[in-house]
Amino acid sequence: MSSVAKSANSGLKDETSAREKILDAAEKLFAVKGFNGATTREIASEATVPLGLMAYYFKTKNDLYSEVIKRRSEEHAAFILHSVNAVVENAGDHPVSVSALVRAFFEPIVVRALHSGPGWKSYIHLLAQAANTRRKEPYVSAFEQVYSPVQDQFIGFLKDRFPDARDEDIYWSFYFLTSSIIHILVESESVDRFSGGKCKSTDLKTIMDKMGPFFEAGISRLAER
Amino acid sequence: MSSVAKSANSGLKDETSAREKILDAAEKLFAVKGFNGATTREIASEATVPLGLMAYYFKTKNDLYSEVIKRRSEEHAAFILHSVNAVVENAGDHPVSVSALVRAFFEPIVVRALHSGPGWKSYIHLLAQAANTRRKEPYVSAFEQVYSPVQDQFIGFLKDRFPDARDEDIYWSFYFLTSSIIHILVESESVDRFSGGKCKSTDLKTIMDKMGPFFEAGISRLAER
DNA sequence: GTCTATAATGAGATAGAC
DNA sequence: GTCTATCTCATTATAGAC
Repeated sequence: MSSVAKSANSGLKDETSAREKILDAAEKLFAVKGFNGATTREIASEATVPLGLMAYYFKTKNDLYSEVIKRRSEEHAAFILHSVNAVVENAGDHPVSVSALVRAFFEPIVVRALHSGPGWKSYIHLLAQAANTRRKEPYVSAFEQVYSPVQDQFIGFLKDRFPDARDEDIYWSFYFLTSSIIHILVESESVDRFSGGKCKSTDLKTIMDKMGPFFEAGISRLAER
Repeated sequence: MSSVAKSANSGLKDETSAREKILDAAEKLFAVKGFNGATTREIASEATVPLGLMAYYFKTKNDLYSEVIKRRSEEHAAFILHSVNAVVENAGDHPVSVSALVRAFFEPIVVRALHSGPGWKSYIHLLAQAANTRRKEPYVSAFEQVYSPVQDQFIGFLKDRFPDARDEDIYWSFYFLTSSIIHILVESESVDRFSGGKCKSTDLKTIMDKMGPFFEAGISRLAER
């Protein structure tokens, strides 16, 4: 046994700490029902911990929400930065592929959604919820802080790629890209309906493949006029 | 006094009927706070009617929500159909402009948001909320019924325009377009931030101008390979 | 650290006078 | 049709035993 164990419990097989269980349950229920729709009782029940523990670990519901966000957002933002930077570095002196850039921006969260358990899927929903909330709810600003540098860097690369484009056209293009991504991440199933089942909103791998060329074309159109 | 008055009150200057006042207030508060976040008490207060009237006109909160949706969705859907059809008819034998088609799809609600009072702005938010809700909440299906024919017709025109494209590529393209529109309509202010104020999420007129060419290019790229 | 019991509040919905 | 008063229940948060 490790001599640096943080608590008597650490490292045990199935015994996730109560705190983590609450975070997992909250993540899931906030994602499905929204901040107001999910109740602390439900969360405690889903986590199979007594209600009283909620206040012990997280003073209020708002605090709990913030902790849920923090758990994922830093990792996600860092990976986008890494992924996008890799594309630019690989390009060397050649013009960077916009399609690859778009993909690098989208891929980190897709990979997690597909391969890292259900938690990341839930987090994606929280991200989309916050993005579609105009009013400053308690939580929205928590996201902004983390993702702003990522957005700014991506925009910088677009400007480098299209040095003759007007800044505004770069901004609008990026706006169209991110707004599309946001909605796609919630897997609203609209595409399942109007495609008669031929396209599935859960098929993020295909979406990634189509998205690169699609938005490359759009950005190029606005930037190269 | 008119002999065909429906009630003693009808036609008076400032006296909007209590029912309408409730609908207006509900539309506004549901938009800002979501279905769960807005309370019937707040709504009654905003409408300056006593709480008891809520149940008199709308049995339950769910019913109230449905009525709020119905009030706008039919008009909106009908106008999109009309607008898109006009583009196709004007094209005659020439290939229809995809840019114009995209614009015709987006324009009806933008026009209303800009020129028809705050109610339509609120409705837009409800639309976006529902679009970003995966779980079948009480209300989501109310939208689907109304907008499905509109989507199907638009997709039909895209297929006519790109007869050699694979159906899937048309569906993905339309998915990218609608997902972007949805998020843009909520005016999340993200673009205001990352553009340093040069682009405004409320500038729907410019967005419309940029969106046509942008998505025309994207759709063409996927459809013409 | 964990859990039970409960306080304090706010919610949707209703009853019934006017 | 309009309004007041209230029922009933679910909610967040807390107090305090173990």
